[in-house]
Amino acid sequence: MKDASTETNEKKSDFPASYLPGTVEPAISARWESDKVYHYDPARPRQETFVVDTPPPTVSGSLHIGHVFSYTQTDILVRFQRMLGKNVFYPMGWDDNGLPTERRVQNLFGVRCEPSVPYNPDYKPSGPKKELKDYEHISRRNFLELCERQTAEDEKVYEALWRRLGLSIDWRQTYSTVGEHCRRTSQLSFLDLFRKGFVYSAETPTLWDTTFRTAVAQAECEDREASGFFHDIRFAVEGGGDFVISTTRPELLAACIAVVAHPDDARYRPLFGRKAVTPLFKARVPIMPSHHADPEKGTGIMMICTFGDIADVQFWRDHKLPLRQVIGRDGRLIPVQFGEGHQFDSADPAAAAAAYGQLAGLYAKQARAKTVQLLKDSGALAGDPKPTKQAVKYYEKGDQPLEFVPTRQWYIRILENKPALLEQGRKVKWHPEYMFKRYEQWVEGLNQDWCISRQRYFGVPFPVWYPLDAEGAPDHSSPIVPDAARLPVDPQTDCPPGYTEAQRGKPGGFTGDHDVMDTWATSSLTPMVSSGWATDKDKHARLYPADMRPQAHEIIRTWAFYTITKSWMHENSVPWHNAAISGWVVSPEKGKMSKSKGNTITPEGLLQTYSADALRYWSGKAKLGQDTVYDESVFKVGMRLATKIFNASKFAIMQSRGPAAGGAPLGPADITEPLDRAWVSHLKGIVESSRSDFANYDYAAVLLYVETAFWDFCDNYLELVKGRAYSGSPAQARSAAAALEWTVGVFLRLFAPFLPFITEEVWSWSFAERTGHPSVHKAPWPSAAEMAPVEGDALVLKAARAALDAIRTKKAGEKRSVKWPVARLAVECGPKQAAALQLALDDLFSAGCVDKAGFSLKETASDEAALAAVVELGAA
RNA sequence: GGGCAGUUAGCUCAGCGGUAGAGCAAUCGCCUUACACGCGAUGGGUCACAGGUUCGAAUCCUGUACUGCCCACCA
Repeated sequence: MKDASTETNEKKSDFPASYLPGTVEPAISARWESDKVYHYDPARPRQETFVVDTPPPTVSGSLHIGHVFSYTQTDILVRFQRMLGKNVFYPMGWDDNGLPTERRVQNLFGVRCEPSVPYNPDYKPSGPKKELKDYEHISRRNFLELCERQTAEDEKVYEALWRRLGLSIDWRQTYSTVGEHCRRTSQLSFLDLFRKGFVYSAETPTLWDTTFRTAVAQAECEDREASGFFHDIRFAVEGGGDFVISTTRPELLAACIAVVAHPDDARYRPLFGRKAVTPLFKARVPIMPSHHADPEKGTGIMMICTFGDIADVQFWRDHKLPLRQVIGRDGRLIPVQFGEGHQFDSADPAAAAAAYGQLAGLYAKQARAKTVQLLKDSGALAGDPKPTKQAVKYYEKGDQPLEFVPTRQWYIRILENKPALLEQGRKVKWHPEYMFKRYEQWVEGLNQDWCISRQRYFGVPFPVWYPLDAEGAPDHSSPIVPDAARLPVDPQTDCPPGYTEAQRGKPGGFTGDHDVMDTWATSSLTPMVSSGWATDKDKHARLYPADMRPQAHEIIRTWAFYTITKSWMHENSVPWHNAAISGWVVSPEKGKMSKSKGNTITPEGLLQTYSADALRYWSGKAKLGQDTVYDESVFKVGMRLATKIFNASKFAIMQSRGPAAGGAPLGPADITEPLDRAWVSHLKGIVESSRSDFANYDYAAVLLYVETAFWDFCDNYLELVKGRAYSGSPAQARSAAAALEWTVGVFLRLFAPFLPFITEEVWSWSFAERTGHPSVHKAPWPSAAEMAPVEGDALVLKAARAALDAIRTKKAGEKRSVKWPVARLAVECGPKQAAALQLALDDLFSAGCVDKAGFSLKETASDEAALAAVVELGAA
């Protein structure tokens, strides 16, 4: 390595002698901040603006490598837009709403929220607990305070990481999904939908998580494979006869309201219209035809219960059958009464009550075993249980199966608006295009309206109160809503219009809605949150709809869909024009990396080891939508690229300042040598395609060929002209120096979106002053027009390279150094190639250490054949 | 069961109608006045399989098999 003192003796040597990843970043970050490089300028018009609807990451722990991956891809696209001259609006939100935060706070501080506990202003959490029974029960307000405190802490850590990664966010534009602004926006959204009739409340069976004791939406469910048993149960037929039903959920026997078989099923057709009698409970239930009964499954006849699945709900609703709910909100069987005057019919109420008495209070799973036992004892079990695999619905964050429990919830009308929502989705440009299919299929498959209420605490409350009647019962049919001007409100502490606080909970008074909104009810408003829809009409007009929504594909059904829904309902508009869907990071074993699998990687250490640019390089190599294998060897390649940019740029800039330049600034007019012109015109082609590919969101293609071109530049063109730059004639040296300088200026800009740190560092050595653009990130994207006057013949470069390759191959074969002299070089090629080669001979001789006297050139008749060369090495 | 992607060198991927490509890894060399955190060279593939269209297919069409993901009212 070169002695550092040599460097310091160089005139104007204001750049470091060597590149150490990680050393330049802090200073560059600080400069970006102080120079306001990423600030949005509200004074500029909408058409010059590029608005990003950034995904607010869930603040519940730590960011992982998947976040780095997808947020970097967004940043790459954003940086390109900024260099096109766009006024970029790139905010950051924090999703600190909802269950993940609640769970984190519960575990971290060993607390549970208990709304009946009074507020303690001096409360100090005592820390995590081992046993569930040791958890402290604290008031709602204390709990919310802990949530806020914790999320504020986490947000600081997240921001620091984003800055370190070099995300070009305008840090003045941040929001938190439980902050006042989001609460106001969410509540205003609710009021608007309420007024337009898009939202309604209903007491109806809804997907219910018995652990969290809250309603959940269809989008938050997932199927999990579970093993269960088919139990064959004998039902009697009223007036004689019997049949056997196969069920996996015998504990719902008491909830049976009908049995159904396929209308064409000859076995059961004679029974339609008659009544079956359930074992144990002796309920008389209708035997009905239904197309959804599959003659091939089980015995071909099945129970309809309230409620085993969504089909039961449908059937119950369509046929207006009685409600026999047995599963309670906590997942246990609730007490019920049988016989005359009750929903639970029975031919023998005393026996039914005796049987059910052994089940009430048990959890569904326990009740299942007990029911089977009772059936066995009573002789109604026909044969042994048969094992089976089944798909069971779970809340994605839960660990108990979901049940359908009738409760009062708020819903948004999705089902009747499917056609409009599909149409809205079509108006968005999806990247990659096939991701629209996901959206389309999800919308088409929806079978429930969107349930937006949750029986939780840390979330946005519904701005709703209900009048209480003379008995103190709430009148849900006449909800009271506040003026928009009053928002945000908390119906637990604020008073509805026309009432006084003294009337809270009193007959003839009022009560506040206890529920909070689903996280997605707020998240679906992100483009409106950051545009100021609820607070600033002018700003909203300038920032809405957004230009780009970056997100992952698994939340197309939630975040993308809900956002499109709300934008349509509120503004009759799409929320954004482009959806950029990033892929996942998968482990080398091809599994998804996730916390639950314990194979997540935290980015801090990687940033330390490889540098931000290296991680960004890896992210930029992957196309949108494409899952990517976690592979540290790619980080190393990225790091090498950054180092190479440093070194090659150093060389080029030294030439542009050295004797070759002759002390005057270099420009296109100085590029006179045919080889230099050939290189410049080659690079112009790359510059042109980069613009269109990037505009098409295909940044990965750009990185691929820019990187290839750059290594080609270093290894071939630069090697060819190096000698001339050092010791050519003044005009020839000047031509090389001008081409080198321009090339580096172009590469720095082409790489800037991917490797913002190293490019900014190198830019600052010379180009910042030369171009009048202090930051490379606000310099204009390179254009062919910059170099319009420079035209060249690509064949010059190609011929010189071919000859040089032959020399290199020869030397490597002879195990000689690159500097080994070539005594004889006999080239044979067509006339055009020969003419081209003639124009770069001096460069070739210099780079290959060829003895001029030993060179011969023989022209063949046609240019079809490739250039051939015979090389003979000299003596040392 | 429906849908969407994918299957190209040991690994990660590009190419998407005209003679099989890159990086990494492997092997052999080279201290060369930007860089040894470097440079040069070499080996390595019936482009999953089967049909079809075409003068010509990794590339287009049809089917099959795997892989991954998304979805689904399997009682």
